[in-house]
Parts: sequence; structure tokens; C-alpha cells
Amino acid sequence: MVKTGTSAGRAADQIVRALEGKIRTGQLVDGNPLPSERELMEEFNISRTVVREAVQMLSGKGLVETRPRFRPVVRKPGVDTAIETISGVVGHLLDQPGGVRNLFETRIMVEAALVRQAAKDATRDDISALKYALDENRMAINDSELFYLTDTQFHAVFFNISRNPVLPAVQRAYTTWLAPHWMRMPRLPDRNRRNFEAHKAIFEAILMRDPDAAEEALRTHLAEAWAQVRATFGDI
Amino acid sequence: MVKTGTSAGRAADQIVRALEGKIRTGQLVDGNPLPSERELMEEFNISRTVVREAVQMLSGKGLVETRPRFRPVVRKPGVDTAIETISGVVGHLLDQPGGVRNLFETRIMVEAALVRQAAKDATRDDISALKYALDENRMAINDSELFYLTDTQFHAVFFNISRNPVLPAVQRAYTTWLAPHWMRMPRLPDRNRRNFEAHKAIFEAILMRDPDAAEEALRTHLAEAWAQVRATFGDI
DNA sequence: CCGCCTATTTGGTATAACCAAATACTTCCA
DNA sequence: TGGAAGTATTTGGTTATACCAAATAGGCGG
Repeated sequence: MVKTGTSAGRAADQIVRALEGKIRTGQLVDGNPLPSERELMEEFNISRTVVREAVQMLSGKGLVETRPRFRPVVRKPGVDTAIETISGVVGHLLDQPGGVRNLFETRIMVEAALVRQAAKDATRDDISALKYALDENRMAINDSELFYLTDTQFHAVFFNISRNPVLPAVQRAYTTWLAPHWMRMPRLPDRNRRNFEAHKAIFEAILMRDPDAAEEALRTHLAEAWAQVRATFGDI
Repeated sequence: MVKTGTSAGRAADQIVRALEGKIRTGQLVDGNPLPSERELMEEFNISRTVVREAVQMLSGKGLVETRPRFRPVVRKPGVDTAIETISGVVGHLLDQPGGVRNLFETRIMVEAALVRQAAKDATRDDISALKYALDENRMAINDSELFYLTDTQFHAVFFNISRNPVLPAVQRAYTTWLAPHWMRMPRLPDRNRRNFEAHKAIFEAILMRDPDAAEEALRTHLAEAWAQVRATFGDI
């Protein structure tokens, strides 16, 4: 074919667009493997190099999943895919001074909004989900590893209450990105109990249908958590 | 070199990691061009194929910027880079049923939190920034194109008040992603005036330092905006 | 019918070559 | 001498071919 640099710009992009379309329209089904590189180069009349480039772009966009020696697998993107896509860049952001702080601040903001919402709109089911998570948390006070898990679970409930599939993914992102700064902190039963009490305070404010109190309790809780992080890592 | 498939996994990844490190440590300076592909293949003792693959990966991660026929330019990632990275995937998400709704809901949530914060903590400067944006908005009521701009500007102020660099980027993301569903709506001076009044109501609630009223006004405003979108596009 | 062994497919990498745009260099004229 | 025009070199984009090693498919024998 030897059409070097003709028309408008890069060649792999056309293939990307074509495959992207096939994924969107369902011609390429989620979970199925992509056609082999040799097939694709025939189908589009291009060299294997370009095919590989296109596949790689799709991989970067999260539309296919490539394992070292396997056929690429089509993956219709969900919210998690989106978040996974930026994880790399976020890693760099967190390296910058104040990066962690900025991220954590947005988390406080979002979760504050969520507990307000919970205080206002939580259904009976939401309440019992919260209560269950809280009980699990209490019972794990003496097992710091388990406490961390149940802690995360408790907070996760708020991100689920909204019934908006974006938010749970956001929470997973927060926990993933902040985990390195969180898990290496000294975790003692004493501290666990204190955190549990904070959770309990939030829960009770929600029971009372008091958004202001709930937000206040949440902010206090997370501010303290931040203080712990600061105490462990210094200025970051 | 011909060391095919040795050790753990793909070879381009090593180059990516190496270059990634050089970018982070500043050996490769932001804004400067990357070494040429031929140089890199000597430096790392790899084929040009692999070099190109690596560069492309970096491009996918947003660490370098590649224009069709130019040297790749190093780009230390900022928040905007991160958001740009997921834009592709988000495009797919918005295609799914309810995708736009879900995204818009999170925007309402975030901005509601921001106006609350503004009502509580806005400085004199913040207030005057808001007032300025509001005035600009009022004067554009008869110019729908300009009104859209000033509308966006007004909302942007809230995302700036926090002094957290993540939030303005988030706002840019929201406007970018939702713009297609927003700009094609019928825009009449009548409607503009109505939106301006909504902005004014929010502003006044902030002046009164009344978070609840501010949030309420914001939610009403955005709910109406959503209703307009629905009326234009049907169920999405 | 199941397990082992071989043949083929398929992704990963290398090499060589070519094109066209971009850049560097030289030359020539005012 | 300075700048413009023209030429040579660099450099990214692409094709083609070949080889390796892992993964899968196929066949063979127990």
C-alpha cells in the first residue's frame, strides 16, 4: 500500500476509530478477543506495525486489555476503566508537593456532601447497611488489619447510597490512590477505637436526620485522619 | 540485540519506566523535545520499533505530547493532563444510557458542596469575583453566545474559590464533556434572563452567608438546566 | 476417552529500507 | 555583511520481512 503520510495525518488513528466504532456498536463484543494482528492488517490493508500501534492506542484508552502474550480482549469501558486510565498520571500528581493534600481535600468535600445527602435521604435499607458496616467496624477494633477493611467499607456505604454508579468508582479510586499514605501509619487498637467512635458519631447524626451534625462529624473525623497522615509523613 | 521475550514481560515498559523516571527527576525537562528515536534506540540498545512503542505509551499516559511530524515534547503531567487522559473513555461512558445523567448528578453534588463552602468561607475577593462574573453574565443576556461563556465563567468562580487546583480542572472537564448536550439547546434571551436570575439568587444567598439557601438555589438552577436538556434530547 | 507430544498460530522484537515533512546548512546575491 | 533562496541532512511515519518464544490447536497413542 505504501501510502506514506498521505491525506490528513496519522494512519493508526483511522484503525482506532474503526475499531472503536465496532466496539461501540457491538460488532466487537465485550470479553471477546480482538482479531489477530495478521487478520487486521489484511482487513485494513496496513502493515502490522500500524496494527500494533492502533491496538496499543486502544489499550491506552482502556478499550482493550492486553496481557503480555495473549490476544487483546475487547473491553467496553465502564467507570472503573476510566479511573484506571488516569491512575498512572495521578501517581505523578501525588508526587508533587501538596498533591496528596489536594486530593484528600476533594475527598473530604465529596464525602461531606454525601453524608449530608445521607442524613436527608437515607432509606431504611441505607440505614441498616450503615449499621451493619458500623457493627463490623466495632468488632474489628482489636484487629488493625481487619479494622482498615471495615473502615473502608463503612465509608463506602456513603458512596453507594446515591445509587450513582460513578461514585463508588470514585471511592475506589480514592482508597487506591491514598492507600500508600494510609496503610503505613501506625495502627493501634486505641486509635481504631477513636476512629470507630467517629464513625459512630456520623452514623448517629444521620439517624437524627441532622445534615449539619453529620457533615461536622465527618469533617472532624477526616481532619483527624489527615493530621495522623501529617504526623507520620511530615509535610506532603 | 535480539533478546526476544526474555525476563518479565514486554520490553517497551522498561524504556517507559526509565523515561518516566527521567521526567520525574527533571533529567528530561518539561517542554523540551525527547531525544530522537534513533538516539533512544542506541541509548537503550533496542530497535526503533520498541522505541516508538514506548514513546506512544508515554503519549498515552500524557507524559509526552506528539504532533504528527514533530519531535515528541516532554510534558510533566498536571491535573488537566490527567483529565484529558480519560476524556476518551468518558466519551464512551456518556453514550451509555443514563451516562449523561450520572455525570451531571455528580456535578450537581460537587457544585452544591462548593456553593455551601462559598457561603461559609468566601473572602471579600471571592465575593467581588462572583459579582464581576454575575455582572458580565447580566450584560450578555441578549447575546446567547456570550451568555453561555459568562454562564460558564460564573460557575467557574465556585470551582476556584477552594484554592484547590484539582477543582478548576474538574470544572473544565464537566463543561467539556457536557458541552455537546448543552450548546445545541435553544438559547433565547428569555431563557438567558431566567438563568441569570438563578445565578443572582445563588449570589445573594452567598452574600447572606446562608449555605442552605445557596445550595437550594444552585440545585434548583441545575435541576432546571437538566429539565431543559431532557426536553431537548429526550431520555438520555 | 484422556493425556502427551508435535504443528501452527500469534504476539514481541529486530533489521533494513523508503517517503515526506522539518530542520540545519550552504551558497549566492543584494 | 546580511538575509534570502536552495540544498543536504535529520527525523518521524510506514512498509516489508524474518525470527523467537509462548500459547493454542491438532493428532497420536495408550
